[in-house]
Amino acid sequence: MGTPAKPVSLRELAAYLGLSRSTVSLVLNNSPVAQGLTQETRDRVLKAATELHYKANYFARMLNNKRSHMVGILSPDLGEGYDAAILNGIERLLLERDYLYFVSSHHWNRDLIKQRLEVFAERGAEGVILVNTPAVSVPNLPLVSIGSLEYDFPLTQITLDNAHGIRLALEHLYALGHRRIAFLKGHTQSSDAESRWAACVEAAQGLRLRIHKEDVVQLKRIDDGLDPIREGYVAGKRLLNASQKFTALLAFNDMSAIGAINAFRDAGKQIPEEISVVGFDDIQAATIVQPALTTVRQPLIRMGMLAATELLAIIEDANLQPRQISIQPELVIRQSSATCPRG
Amino acid sequence: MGTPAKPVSLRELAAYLGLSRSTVSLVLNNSPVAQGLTQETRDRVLKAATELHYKANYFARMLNNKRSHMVGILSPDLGEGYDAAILNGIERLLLERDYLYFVSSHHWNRDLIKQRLEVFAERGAEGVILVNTPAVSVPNLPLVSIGSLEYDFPLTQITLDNAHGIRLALEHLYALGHRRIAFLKGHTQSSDAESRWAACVEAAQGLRLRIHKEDVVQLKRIDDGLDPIREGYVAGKRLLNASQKFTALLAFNDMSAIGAINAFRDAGKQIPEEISVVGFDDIQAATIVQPALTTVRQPLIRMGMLAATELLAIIEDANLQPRQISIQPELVIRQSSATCPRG
DNA sequence: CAATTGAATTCAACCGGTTTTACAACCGGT
DNA sequence: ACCGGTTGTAAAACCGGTTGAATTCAATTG
Repeated sequence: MGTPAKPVSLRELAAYLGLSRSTVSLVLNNSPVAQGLTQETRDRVLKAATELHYKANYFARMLNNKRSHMVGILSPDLGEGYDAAILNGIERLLLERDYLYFVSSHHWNRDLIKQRLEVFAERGAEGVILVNTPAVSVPNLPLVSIGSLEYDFPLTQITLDNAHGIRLALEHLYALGHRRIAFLKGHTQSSDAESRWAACVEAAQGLRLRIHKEDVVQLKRIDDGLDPIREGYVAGKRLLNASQKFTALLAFNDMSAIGAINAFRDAGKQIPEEISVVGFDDIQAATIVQPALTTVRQPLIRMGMLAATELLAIIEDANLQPRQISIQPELVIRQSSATCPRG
Repeated sequence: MGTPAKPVSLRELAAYLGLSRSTVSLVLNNSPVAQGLTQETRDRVLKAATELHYKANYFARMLNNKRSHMVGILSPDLGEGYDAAILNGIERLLLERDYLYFVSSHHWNRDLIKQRLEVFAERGAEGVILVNTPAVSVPNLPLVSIGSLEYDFPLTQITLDNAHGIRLALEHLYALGHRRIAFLKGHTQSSDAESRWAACVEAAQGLRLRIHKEDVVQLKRIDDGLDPIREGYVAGKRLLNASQKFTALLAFNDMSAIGAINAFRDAGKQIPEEISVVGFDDIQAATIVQPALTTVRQPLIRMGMLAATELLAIIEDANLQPRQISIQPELVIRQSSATCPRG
């Protein structure tokens, strides 16, 4: 069963109908010109097309620069919950709107990013969503970004309001009585590192909290960044070595928070009784770790859907102005934060 | 800066060189015919091509049924660590071999699977990797599967040796003194459910262990299967209600194991002191949960790479015979399993 | 010196559609 | 009988390449 035959071409369909290729094409594309045809002819064409399972060849159609219904997605990694969740959101919307997409992860390799963008364009992508991906502009290829990176050309950006998220987290810890709070800064490559750190400084100022230099540690990329938990673990250790005075930790993200929790536990500290820990992102692992992680939730699926929506809007209306869209995170309070032991 | 211009065509390049389109095309494709051309001409063409940034139009080229260097990937979900890890492996290999890929997740929707396969084919995918995805054959589209689903047509399959994995897990528990072992069966939709369960029965027989009916619970899909941990939690609760006699649990996978651990803990049971729990898959969360999960490791990245390798081999040599490739899992012993309290 | 050969390149058809323009046939009006 | 205006369909050019057959021109040969 099943015909191994190759699909019928327009030529064959036309021959079968005893009509010219043009006539058939016009009808099938519902062209205004086809309005001048007999109703009967049109019906015959439509009927035969479905009967013979005619499908216009995608590539032939693309030659006359038609719409490809195709976008690209670039992301640093697949596999951490973060990117997967965003991808999920993007995909959900694209499916709805009948778009297909390429994905590629670049592991922070600039050349690869550039190359992929070109390949995407060459293969007919009508636009690209950059997930935490630095990039330069490409002619005739609309871009939409997710994340806090800065670009030296205008594009629509979906950014999380990091300042707001950090403020929520810090105010939460403050309300619990914590006055000496440690911080885990993101690595310099990470798009949100700078913005979140700035927010920390500002929010601390607002609360009249002093940030002690020995309470701040920057994450260090370990073997290609494949193990962010371990990065957090190492940073947690360093923190304990440098200072024992803090009663709470605001980590750069959930992964590093989890690592730090492990480090603290290994050092005999009780979480949250002795040290409260707050993460950022709310990835799935945040609910799995013990104690479950208090964290700032990024609505990743929504952000993905929003990015896709924006990209399609730009694709459909080329002279739409780029805009900045800020997403408000929310604080999810779980078990890793508690009142200050010295409170 | 940056030319907003559209790319140069072969026609333009030929005109610039004062040569015919054919000559230029022959040279650029390194056709054997081009060997008959002057070295000088060939050099001129090559030089001009790079200078003018000439790139053959992808769609035009595809029209003459050339290779698309494109494959599709179908997977139930993105976002659980499982699929992401496989995707990672696939991507790693495809990048190496200079292939691009479409992804689509189908959430077990049969119609969507069929539709996506057709769309992939239509868009020039040279093959598709099915990750735990049931499917019917599509004319002229090589398929390779990962997982234990059965297909009613021949195709190359990468399957985990579930029997071996289950045996390892069960023997481990047996060696720890456990004689009354509970089981979490996967839902019927899941490709590995049947095969793993059969392996459980067989392995138990081999060890002369009796499986008590009340010690077996089947996972139930909850709200579209988006929360497999919760599914495990519910199943764990049901298990405790039905039976209190088991001292160990062999779960269908890590997610359900984590859920069950939570259920047991909520019921006041100590893990692993009172109940040992063993999972299956070794996803990232297995290292995060407390206690860290003893589990059967699927070498997911390797399986992804292997599937891609096989698919490309078939693509490159159409009359390669489909084959069955069985991957051996290994047991990863962590903290969730311990000697039997009644031992 | 015409004919043969061979090297270097070009012609022209084709891939499978889309779209602009052309063309018969028919109509009524004068 | 002649003209202008539909109406229904087809021819032809085009999108941007690829490729087998054909051409040109010069050097070699009978």
